[in-house]
Amino acid sequence: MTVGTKTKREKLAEREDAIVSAATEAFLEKGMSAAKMAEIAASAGVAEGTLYLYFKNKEALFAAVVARHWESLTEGATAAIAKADSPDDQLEALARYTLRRILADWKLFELSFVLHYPVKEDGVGSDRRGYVRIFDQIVARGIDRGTFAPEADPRLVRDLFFGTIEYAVRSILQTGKNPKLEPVVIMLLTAVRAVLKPGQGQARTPDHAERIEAAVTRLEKLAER
Amino acid sequence: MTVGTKTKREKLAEREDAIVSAATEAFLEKGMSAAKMAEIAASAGVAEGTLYLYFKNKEALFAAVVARHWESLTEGATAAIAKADSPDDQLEALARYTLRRILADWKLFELSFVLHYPVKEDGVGSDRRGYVRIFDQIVARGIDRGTFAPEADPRLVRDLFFGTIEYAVRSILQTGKNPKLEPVVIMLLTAVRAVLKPGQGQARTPDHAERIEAAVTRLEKLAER
DNA sequence: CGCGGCGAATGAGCAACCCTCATTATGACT
DNA sequence: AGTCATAATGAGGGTTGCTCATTCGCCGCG
Repeated sequence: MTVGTKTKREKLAEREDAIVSAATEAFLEKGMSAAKMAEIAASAGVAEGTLYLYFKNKEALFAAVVARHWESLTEGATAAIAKADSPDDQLEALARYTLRRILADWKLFELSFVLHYPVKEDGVGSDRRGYVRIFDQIVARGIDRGTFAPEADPRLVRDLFFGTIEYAVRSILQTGKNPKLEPVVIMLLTAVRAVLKPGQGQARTPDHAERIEAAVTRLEKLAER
Repeated sequence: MTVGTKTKREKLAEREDAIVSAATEAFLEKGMSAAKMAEIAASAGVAEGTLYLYFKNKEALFAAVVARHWESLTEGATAAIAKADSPDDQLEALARYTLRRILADWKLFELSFVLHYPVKEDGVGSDRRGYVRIFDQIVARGIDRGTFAPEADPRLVRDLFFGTIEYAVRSILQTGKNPKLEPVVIMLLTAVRAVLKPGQGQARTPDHAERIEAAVTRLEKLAER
């Protein structure tokens, strides 16, 4: 095999890539159910049956499209936070990047929920794994450094972080206005810091009312049984 | 028309209800694409063609299922916050209710995103409208009363609120553990308050009396039963 | 009581589409 | 050139959403 010639492996990979690309386009334009396998095949320059050599069925092809998107997202985010140094700055960079990126590729992002059927560990949702890990690492580092409170549960804060971003993007797209990301970033960071740094800045001296309420809540639970 | 006899209108409404109920069951069990119109028809006790007299197509039927779910959610939330008095407590009640309810009906909730295709004002997403309005009203009242800072943008905080809840539920379901809602509520309220009461530190003193009174009132109500 | 009229309901049939599989093409290695 | 394993093909099968000509059920009127 000479240089310039494609090996068998490369050819197969190339083909798979062409299929996924064609599928991405089709799914973006028409959505999961309206996109036709015949069209995708034609657009990728292969026969319909060939699709099924690379992907078990339409759903698997769809999953591949979504997976590729998440990989790209994870890659970009890793690069985006590399410039920042402190966990605080990294969090901000991640917020900004995620917001911008999800806004840009919203349709693709939304598609990734269509599959979402079985809430399984290794299901489609596992595509996010890599992305979410970035956040977890930042928080872990912050706790190590003493920037964040060690009693903070990273998984909870993670939900705050990504949930807010997704919903904010949805809102932005619905109002249709020119997107204003900065207010979202500011609010998000305010919220995240309030949770990650309790007792700081907000100087939360033990709050009498909170403690009494908590006591009452305990009583209420007791009474319910 | 006598009592006990069904009028024509009532019969039609009843039939529509039966169809939607059958459809809900089918969609829950099998998902949007795997659920078959023939099954739904049989389960509802009508012919297949009849479905199309009530709903234009499968998607419209699906949308009706989702809409009904959101109506029920909105109803329940309205009742849940009615007991609370201060905006702070209402927010807490809404958080707790939403969390519990979405957790309970997660499949149905998730289904409501399958449709989500066109990000339109009047699309399927408009089902949430009523629900979201509840939140907005609470915040508006809080701003009126001076409990919340007037410069807060309710729409942003809304995304924080519901986004966090949805993602938290997703996490809870993925870990599969016994659901611990309380930590989520606490974090959520911490975050929301940090945003709604900027720079307020612990100067929440004026609130203490009110909150203690409310807590005691709850106990009193409890004791009455 | 019979009858005509009208909206509601039916279900066989059509068209669309995913997927299979028997057949053919490809190209690496003797 | 011949052989063989692997990749690719696309016509056909089976399923399913949806339509439409037909039938049903109810009501008022003569």
